[in-house]
Amino acid sequence: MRYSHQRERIFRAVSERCDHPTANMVYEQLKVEMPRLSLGTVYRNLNQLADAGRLKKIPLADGSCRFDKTKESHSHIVCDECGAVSDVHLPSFESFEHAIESETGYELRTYDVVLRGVCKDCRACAEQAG
Amino acid sequence: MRYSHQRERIFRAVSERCDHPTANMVYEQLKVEMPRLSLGTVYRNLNQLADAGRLKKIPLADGSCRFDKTKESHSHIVCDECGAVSDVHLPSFESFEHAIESETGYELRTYDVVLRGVCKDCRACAEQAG
DNA sequence: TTCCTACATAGTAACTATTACTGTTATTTA
DNA sequence: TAAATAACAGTAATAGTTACTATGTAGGAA
Repeated sequence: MRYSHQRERIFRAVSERCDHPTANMVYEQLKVEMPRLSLGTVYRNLNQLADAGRLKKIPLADGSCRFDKTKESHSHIVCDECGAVSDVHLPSFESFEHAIESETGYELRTYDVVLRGVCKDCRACAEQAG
Repeated sequence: MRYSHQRERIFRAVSERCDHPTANMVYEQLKVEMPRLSLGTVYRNLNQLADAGRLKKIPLADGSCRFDKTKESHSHIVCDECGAVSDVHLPSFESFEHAIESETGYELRTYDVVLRGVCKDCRACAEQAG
């Protein structure tokens, strides 16, 4: 994986924000300073960075993907109202990994947990409205 | 929700098979006997049935969706090689629901857990090959 | 039983998120 | 510095799904 200015900026953009951006959000942010940047480049690099383990890819129920800086392992919770994505720490599955493997016959590689709910802001809105 | 022949057949098709079919798999199965069935009808009905709680919708990491009969609550494991989807029983999150809510400020509604690994068949293939 | 109306359908077009293709540009290494 | 090759921008294509429109059907009221 060879160096490129675009890749580095894309990596930094995701690392520096906390809202788990989509490819398009990264694109919108960067194209202000890099008008020739293309959306395909953003997708390609996000996936390469995820494959290389430098970023984490979070596929959501609606078919879109979010990207996150990799720090210690954690899961995500999505607001059903506004779509915000926040971090959440869950106990790991490691302790029942073996049980899962013998139940299913699968060799377990990884898992995605996406919780869904309503965030504080949206609950506040709902209360005011109703 | 009014009765329709199509809806009933779509429901039965999912209920009677164990491979967590996609909308398209249901469509392919039924159009043999119902040549005028349209894919849009399958999608619409699967989503309505899921909304009504008669089926469960399982959104996968690749952006596609699988549908499953609803029985007792369970999660799913997907084979990274062949895409097969199997059932798996996990301890529920109920016990830490409160902790999650206070950590995140979200009101928890539901969660999707999708495990990923390699199924027995694909591991057998890999062993033979390599 | 017949008529009415709302919901359902088939067929098609559109949409969203993403990936692939093509010719050009830039990084690396020799 | 020059050749090889990975990455780029721009565009076209794809997959999965949803929306639209005209026609058909379920199911209750007359």
